[in-house]
Amino acid sequence: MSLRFDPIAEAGRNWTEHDWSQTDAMLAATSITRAYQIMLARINDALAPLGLNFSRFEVLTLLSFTRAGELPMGKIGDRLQVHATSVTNTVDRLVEAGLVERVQHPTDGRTTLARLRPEGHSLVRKGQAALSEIDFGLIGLETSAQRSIYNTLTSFRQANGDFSE
Amino acid sequence: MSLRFDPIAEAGRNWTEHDWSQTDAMLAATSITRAYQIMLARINDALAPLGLNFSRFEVLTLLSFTRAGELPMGKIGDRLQVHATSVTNTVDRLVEAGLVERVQHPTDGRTTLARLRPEGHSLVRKGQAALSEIDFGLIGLETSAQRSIYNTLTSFRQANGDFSE
DNA sequence: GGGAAATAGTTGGACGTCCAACTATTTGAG
DNA sequence: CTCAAATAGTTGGACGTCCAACTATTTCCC
Repeated sequence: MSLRFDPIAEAGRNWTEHDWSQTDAMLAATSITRAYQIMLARINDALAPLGLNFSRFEVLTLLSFTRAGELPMGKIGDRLQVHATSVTNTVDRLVEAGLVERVQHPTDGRTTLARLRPEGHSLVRKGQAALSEIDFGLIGLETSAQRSIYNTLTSFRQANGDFSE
Repeated sequence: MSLRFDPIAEAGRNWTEHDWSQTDAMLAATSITRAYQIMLARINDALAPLGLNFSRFEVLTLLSFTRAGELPMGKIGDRLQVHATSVTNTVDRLVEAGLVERVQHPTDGRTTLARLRPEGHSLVRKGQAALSEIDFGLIGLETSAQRSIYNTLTSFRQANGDFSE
């Protein structure tokens, strides 16, 4: 299944050979893409026995960190930085699974709250344990490397307007 | 649109506060996810005027690096590390766009070759130029940081069996 | 206080990726 | 030589994400 050589390194050699520029950026972009795929697959494999995937786990976690265990749909999207439609979809699944319920906002008729149900609260702990066990899909990365990646990518995100501080 | 604080850093604070483990891995995983989304969106924006996206560009590039400008479908999947069905889908689009053609393998009746047409050959250069101009979506990352990420993620990929060398 | 503009959320459609199942061809063990 | 197993590719279905368009509600400004 896996190649006996690194196809990304091979692409780098071809890139250089053809005098194409920005080889470093190409290699970084390709590595990030592939590492992301590997990491996400491992995370989803670990969550699958719980009936969760990474998106659903993130929503549950976010809700579990709030005082009342509830948040407007829009705020969920802001925090997780995904589109409103993705939140709608994810919350649909969580509602189907009985982990979350939709509640009308007490004062603003436009707003819908997603509220954690007790089932969701207990499942989020299991998910957290499952992901800790596999190091969030990052087994093979030293803690120092994890920190280094976090720091580097945080400045990248900030430079790209992901947040202002 | 963008928050005035970093939601990932905020998640890290919550994580620590609740005594959940593997905070470093969580932060790295979340950063990789978000950085990947930003990078991919920039890449696809740059390629959209050419009628391409990153997957299609990768296939064209790979073909352009071969002697005959052709490769079996399966080899494309191996090199780009995507499933056979994704290759079928991507090549379908490239054929529709007149950039690639499907050809029977001369000796093995099972195999289909994707062959670059002249239109594809000229477009791949434009795509390469477009992506170089935006640093493969990685503007905001120094070259040294790009190299560091590449090196770190390459060892991660190897540790996860992405290739053996 | 009335109506345009902004905000919140959902729906439907497109796309890309994955999986399972399928067809067709080739390989290889006996 | 033959037939089961392996290989190559496609199809159909599920899922997640995105966008454009839409409904409903609230805000704001004159």
